[in-house]
Amino acid sequence: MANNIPTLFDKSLQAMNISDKQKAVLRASLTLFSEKGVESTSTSDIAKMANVAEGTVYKQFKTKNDLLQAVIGSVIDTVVPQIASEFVNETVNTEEPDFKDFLQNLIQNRLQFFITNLPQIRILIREAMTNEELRLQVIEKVTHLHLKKLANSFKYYQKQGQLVDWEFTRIVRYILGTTASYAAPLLFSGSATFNITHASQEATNFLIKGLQPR
Amino acid sequence: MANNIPTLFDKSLQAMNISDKQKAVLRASLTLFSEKGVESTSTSDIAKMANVAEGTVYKQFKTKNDLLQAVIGSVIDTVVPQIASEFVNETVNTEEPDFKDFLQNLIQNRLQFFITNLPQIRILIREAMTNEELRLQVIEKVTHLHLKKLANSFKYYQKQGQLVDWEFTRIVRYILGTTASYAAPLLFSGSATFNITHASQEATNFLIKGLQPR
Amino acid sequence: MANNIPTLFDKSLQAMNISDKQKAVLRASLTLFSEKGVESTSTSDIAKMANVAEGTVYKQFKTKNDLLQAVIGSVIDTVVPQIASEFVNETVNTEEPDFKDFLQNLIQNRLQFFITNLPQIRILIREAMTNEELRLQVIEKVTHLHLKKLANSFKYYQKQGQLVDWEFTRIVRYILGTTASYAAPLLFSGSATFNITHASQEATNFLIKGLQPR
Amino acid sequence: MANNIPTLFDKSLQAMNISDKQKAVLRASLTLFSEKGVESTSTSDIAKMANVAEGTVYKQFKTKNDLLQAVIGSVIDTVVPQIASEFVNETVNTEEPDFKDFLQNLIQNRLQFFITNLPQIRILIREAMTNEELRLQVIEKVTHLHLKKLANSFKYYQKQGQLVDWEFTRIVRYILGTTASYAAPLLFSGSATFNITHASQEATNFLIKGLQPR
DNA sequence: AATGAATGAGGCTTCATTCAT
DNA sequence: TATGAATGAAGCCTCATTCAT
Repeated sequence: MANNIPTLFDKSLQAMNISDKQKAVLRASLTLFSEKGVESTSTSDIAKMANVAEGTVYKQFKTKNDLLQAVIGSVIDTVVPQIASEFVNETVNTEEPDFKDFLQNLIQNRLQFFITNLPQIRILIREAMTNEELRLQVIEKVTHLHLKKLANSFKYYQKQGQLVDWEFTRIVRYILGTTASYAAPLLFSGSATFNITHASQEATNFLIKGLQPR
Repeated sequence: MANNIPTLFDKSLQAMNISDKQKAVLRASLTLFSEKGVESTSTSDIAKMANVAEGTVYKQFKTKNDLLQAVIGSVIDTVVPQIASEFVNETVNTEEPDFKDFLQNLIQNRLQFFITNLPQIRILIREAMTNEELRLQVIEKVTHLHLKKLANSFKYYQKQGQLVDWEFTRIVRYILGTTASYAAPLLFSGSATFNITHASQEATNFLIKGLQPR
Repeated sequence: MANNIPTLFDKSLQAMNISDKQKAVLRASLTLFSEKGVESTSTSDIAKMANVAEGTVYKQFKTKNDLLQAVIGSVIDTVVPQIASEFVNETVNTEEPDFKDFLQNLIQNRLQFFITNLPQIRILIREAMTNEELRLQVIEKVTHLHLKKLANSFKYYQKQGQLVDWEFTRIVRYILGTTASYAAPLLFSGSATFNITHASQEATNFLIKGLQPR
Repeated sequence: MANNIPTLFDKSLQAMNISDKQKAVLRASLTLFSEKGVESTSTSDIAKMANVAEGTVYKQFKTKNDLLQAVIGSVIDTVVPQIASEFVNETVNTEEPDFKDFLQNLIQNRLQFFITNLPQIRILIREAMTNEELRLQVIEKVTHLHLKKLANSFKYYQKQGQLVDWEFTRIVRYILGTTASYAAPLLFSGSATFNITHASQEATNFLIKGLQPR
C-alpha cells in the first residue's frame, strides 16, 4: 500500500535492534543525504536534525561512510525488494485480459512510485555515479529482483498475440526507457506539476504500437 | 568532426582571453570534477594536476564555485550548442529518403557522442541533480537549442507518411528515452563493452514500429 | 617464590574488597598501560579486555587517573615491598661465605626479576618520567625499603675484608648501575635473547674488582 | 662548545630549507613534547606556542606523527652525531698521560651534557620505550657513531698497562652504567642539586679500580 | 553492582581562500 | 601574472565521563 521510501525505511528501522536515537540518526541521514547530497551533509548537520549529540552519530556507525552504507544499504536491501514484491502483487498479479490496460496500470504505478520517492531515488542515482561499491550493491540487488511473475505475464500476452515475441529484457528495456522519458525531467526539476494519468496514457499508446506483434 | 568534449573544450579555451596556466586549471578542473565529483575535488588537487601553484587557481576565478561555473558554463555555453549544430549539419542534414535509415543514423551518432563524452556528461548530470542554478542553466540552454532543422526533417517524414503525426517534442521524447535505455547503464558502469551498431539497430526497429503512422 | 608482578598483583587484588569485574578492570588496565602507555589506552580498550561494560570501569574508580593511581599504587604499595622482603629473604639471607658468590646470586636474581616483570617496570619508568605525583610515590616507597638486612650483609663482608669500606648507598649504586648496564637495553628491545648467567658472571667479575678493599 | 640540544637543534633548523614559522613549529614541538610528552601535547598547543595558525602545523608535516618524526629525527640525525664528534674532539682527543684523568674528564663531560639536555633526553627515552620505529632509528644512529677515536684511546691505555684487557664494548658498558648510576635519578627528579665534580671523581675512583689490569 | 547508550569537549586534519613577494 | 606560505573555519572522529535502567 505505502510505496513510500521514508515510510518503508521507518518500518525497516523498527526491525533493527537499535535505540530510538540511533533510528533518528538514520532517518536524519536519509533526509539530509537526499536533500543536499552526501558530501555536503556534515555529521553535525545530522546530529542537529536528529536532536542528538554528535558523538551519538558515531556510536552505531564508526564512520560517516559506514553511516552512508547503512542508510543506502537499508534502502537497497529492505526497501527495493519490498517494492518489487508489492509491485508484483499489486500490479502484475492483477490479471487484465487486455495488455494495454495491464501496461497502463504498470506505468502509472511506477510513475507514482518514482514521484513519491524522488528524493531517495535522486540520492541513490547520484551516489551510484561515483561510488563503485554502492554501484555493485545496487546492481546486485536489482539483478536478483524477483521478476518471474512479470515474465509470466509477458509470456501470457505473447501467447495471446497481444505482445511482440521479443525476449523479456528487451521488452522491459523499452517500457523502462519510455517511462523514464516522462520521469527523468523530475529528477532535475522540483516535482513540478505532472499529470501522471495523462503521461501513462500517452506512454502506453506509444508502447502498445511499438510492442505489438509483427 | 571532433564531437568530443575535451577537444571542443580546448577549442573554447583558446577563445578565452586567459593565460596558458589558467587554461591548464580549467582543463584539470574538468577532468577531476568528472572523475570524482565536485565536492570531492580539492583546489589543491586541481593545482597539482594543472602543475600550478595553489594561488594560481584563484587568480582568474575568485572561488571554487566560480571555477565550477566556468567549467560547466563553458561546456554548456560553447560546447553544447556546437554539438547541436554539428549534429544538425552532419546527421540531420543528410537527406535520407528512408526514415528508418535516418533514425538509425541519428541514434548511432548520439550513442557514439554519449560514449565518447561519458565523463563530462556524468558530471553535468550529477551536479544538475543538486545544483538548482546549474539546473536552470542546462534547461535554459537545452530549451533554446536550435532544433528547427530536426523539426523540419520530422515534418518531411510525416508528410511522406513514414512518421506518425504526433507533435515534435513527443516524438523526440520517445527517441531519447529509447536511446537512453541503452546508454544509461554506461553512466554507472565503466565504459563496459558496448556494441553501438547492434544497439542502434535494435532501438531503431522498435521505434519505427512505435512511430509508424496509424 | 613467585617474583612476578602480575601474579603478585593478583594476590594484592584478592586482598582488595572489590568485585570480580572490578578486579578484571584492574588487571586489564595493568596489561594495557604496560603495553601501550597510559595515554594511548582508552577506557573502552580496558572495558573490552576486561569483558565488562564501559560504565563498569567507572563504578569503582571515578576517573581514568584514579584507575592509573590504583594500578600503579597497587604495584608500588603492595608489590614493591613484597619483592623487597622476598629478595631479602631468598637472596640476602643466604649466608655465603664468599662475597663473590653472594654478589653473583644477587645480580642473577635481580636480572631475572627484571626480565620477568619487564612490562610493568617499563610502565612504571615511563609514567614516572612525566608524572610528578607518581614520581614522589615511587621515591617515597623505594626510599623506605627495608634494606637493613642487605646493609648487614655488606657490613659482614666489609669486616671480612672482602668488600671496600664505602658507605652503603655508594656500593648499592655501583651494583645497580652495573646490573642496569646489562638490563637497560631490554627496556627498549622486545625481550631479546639474553643470557642471564653469563651477564651476571661478567658483571660480578667487574664489580668484585671495583669493590675490593684498598 | 655549545653542547645543548635546543641550541644545536636551532642550528640544524637553520640548515633546513623551511620558513621561520615552520621552524617555530618545530621548536615549539620539541619544547612541548619534552615537557609534557607527545600524547599530551595537542597540535593546538603547538600552534599557540609557535604563534601560528593550527593549519600551519600541517603545511610541512602531514601528520602529528610526521611532526614527531621530524623533531626526533632531527635530534637523532643531526644532533647526536654532532654531539659525538664534539665529544671526541673535546674530550677524547685530549691526550692525557694518565687514564684516571682521561676517565674523569670523560665522565664529567658526559654528565654535564646529560644535565644540560635533560628534557630532550627524557622525551627520547620515553618515546623509544613504546615506539618501535623510533627505537630502530635511535639504535641505528647510536650504533654507527664514530667511536674509533675512543677505541684507540682505550687501546693506548691498555698498552700502557693502565686499563684491563677487556673488549671495547664491555669497558664502555661499565663506564656508561656507572655514570648512569649518578645521572639516572635526574631523569625522575627535577634537576635537583647535583655536584658534577664530586660525582665524576667518585665514579672515576670506582671505575679505575674495576678496570685496572690483572 | 552492572550495563551501555548518550554526551560534548576537544583532538587531528582538510581545504577554500588570502596575501606578501 | 604567478607563487606558495599562511590562515582559520569547519569537518570527522575519539574518548573520558554520566546516567537511566
